Amino acid sequence: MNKATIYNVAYAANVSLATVSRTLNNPQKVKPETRDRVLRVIKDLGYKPNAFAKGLASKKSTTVAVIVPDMSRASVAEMVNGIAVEARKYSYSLLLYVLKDEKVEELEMMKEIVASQVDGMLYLNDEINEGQYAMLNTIQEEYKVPIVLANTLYPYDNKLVTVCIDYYKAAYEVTNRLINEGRKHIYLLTTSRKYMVNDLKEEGYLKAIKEAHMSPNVIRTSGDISVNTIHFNELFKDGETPIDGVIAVRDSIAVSFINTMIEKGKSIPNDISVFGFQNTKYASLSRPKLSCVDIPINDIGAKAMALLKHEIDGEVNEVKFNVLPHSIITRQTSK
Amino acid sequence: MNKATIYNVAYAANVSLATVSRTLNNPQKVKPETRDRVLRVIKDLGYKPNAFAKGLASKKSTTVAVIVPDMSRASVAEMVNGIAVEARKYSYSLLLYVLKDEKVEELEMMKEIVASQVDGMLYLNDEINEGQYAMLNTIQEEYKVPIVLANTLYPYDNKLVTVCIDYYKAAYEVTNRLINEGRKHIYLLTTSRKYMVNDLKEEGYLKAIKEAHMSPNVIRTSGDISVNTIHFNELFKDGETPIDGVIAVRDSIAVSFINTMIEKGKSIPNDISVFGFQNTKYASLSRPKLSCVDIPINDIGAKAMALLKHEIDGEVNEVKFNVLPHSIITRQTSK
DNA sequence: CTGTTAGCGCCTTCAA
DNA sequence: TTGAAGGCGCTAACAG
Repeated sequence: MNKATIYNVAYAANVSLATVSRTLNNPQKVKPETRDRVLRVIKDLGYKPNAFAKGLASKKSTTVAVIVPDMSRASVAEMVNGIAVEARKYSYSLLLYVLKDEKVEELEMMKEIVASQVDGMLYLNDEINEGQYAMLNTIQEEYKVPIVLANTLYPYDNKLVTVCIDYYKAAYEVTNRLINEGRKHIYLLTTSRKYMVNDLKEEGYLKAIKEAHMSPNVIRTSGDISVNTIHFNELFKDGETPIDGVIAVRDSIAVSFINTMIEKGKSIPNDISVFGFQNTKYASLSRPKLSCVDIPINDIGAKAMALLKHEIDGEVNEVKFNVLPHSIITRQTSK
Repeated sequence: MNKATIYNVAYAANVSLATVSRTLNNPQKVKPETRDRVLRVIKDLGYKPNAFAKGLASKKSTTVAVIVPDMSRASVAEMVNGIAVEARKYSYSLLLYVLKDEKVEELEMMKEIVASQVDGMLYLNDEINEGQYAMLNTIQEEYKVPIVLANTLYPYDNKLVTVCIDYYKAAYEVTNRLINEGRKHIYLLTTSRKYMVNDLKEEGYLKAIKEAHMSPNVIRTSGDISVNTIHFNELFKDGETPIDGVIAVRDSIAVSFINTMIEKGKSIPNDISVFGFQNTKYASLSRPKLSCVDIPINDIGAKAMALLKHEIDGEVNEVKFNVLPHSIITRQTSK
């Protein structure tokens, strides 16, 4: 039975409930002997403080909300892993909210989350527009609950603490890799749905292309494999379209493209050099193995959680934009 | 500000706080007129009940714990999606616990979870041994908190409600597919680490093999791509080992195997017919596309959540073992 | 160093 | 149909 309350412990240890509370929350304020005695009783009775009572009295929950668009995206899941490990360090619990298939207004949902008394929020979402950003900021100001954005960003403002990598730079670099390989017809495969991070990748790509006096080729397609496969098949139907370099905004899109082209008789990377973005398991499982930009997605999650903890503790993070280092991994789809 | 409490609402609506509480929890016990008035005030003030106070007073949290081994496994993430969508239907929140890299004893952790006052627990783990099963059962009995196992099972007892598919049967069926294709040297690629579900797959495989008077070939390898690739390379080094059929307990292992063999010059499915297990994105992204057993992983999550809700509501689920239907998907790696 | 005493915000009888 | 009152289990001053 979990019936053991602080009163039972107090009684059995022959102290007041205040002392029990202290040995748990401010041990240094309790005489070692009594502390040990109380601790023994706590163990004997298997006492665990009731989280509700504790939260109600202290106005703190040691719980943070993790808001994700869709758990089944590899990058999201991996980030959650990072968050979980870091959260454990501070004994924080995670309240998970999956936006997928959600019809409730996001603002309403955020308010609900606030009412659940979380100490802070982690917002993991590739896309964030002006309205959402403003909404999140309002929530943060109004309810005094710190919010940290992980692997997403809104480049036009910097009120919310953000952790991500420099997508613009990464795309710029990887495009230059292809240019330096001697590729002349470099394509960017991006999503038709708008994502801020993908827009940044596009800008980086365009910059490198422009600097090389080449002409840009941006293809917007679906993240759904079956859909984009059809799309690629149509676009490169004749096999005559000049194309010798590709950067995809996601590994899965890159792999899907590779499969399509190889089936059309192209050789990778001889005919076409391909780079993905993220370094997911898809990259290692493709044949040939995918070269890609490696994003420290686990670390992004951990860092975001660490910064949130910082804010919760009342220490302001002066630096709002936290950029983690990326790297480019050369495997078998590039030279 | 989220300062609006039930008192503010009561005052503004000119009723007692009891009435406010009722219009929220037992609307039918309140006269329509007052109810509407209260509701309007609630909306005006943006009042949301404090979850702690509510939980403390009612001893219910409308929160369930979701315990996962590792978020980055595609099947786990997908199941969580299913759980989340179903949970929303009942307005339940999810408290997420990731066991990965956890050094705390599991029993201690479970007790902590209980102390967090969840109404129930969802345990998603491929592996569960006798000790764990007994532990979970103890927790359930001792603390009266219902537990449901999702996509895992302990076949020697049936005290805990369980949702999964019939792995034994699925493996049996898929092995027979290969036998009917005329394959003579059929291998099972399974994990070296012990998983109950994989043991069942192995049994199903062995049964079919025995019935066909063939000799079994079970290879135990790592789930890690780089490791099992090396392993496969060694095992089939000469390319002479007779092998013309393969069943892998995970899609990723199947894809890794396919890549290795194709690089050795084998033709899939002409030389070797391959089946995976799960139907993850890996299956669609492999070349050729992987044939596999489709497991309704999303549904398993949803069903588990639904059953848990049932138990929380005090209704006993008479059927402890809930088997969801699987199917076999023929793509390009089999005939 | 320890005990006493108010609450925290809400639910739930019990009366009215 | 509504209100009054007593907790739920714990924290945090304030005394002692």
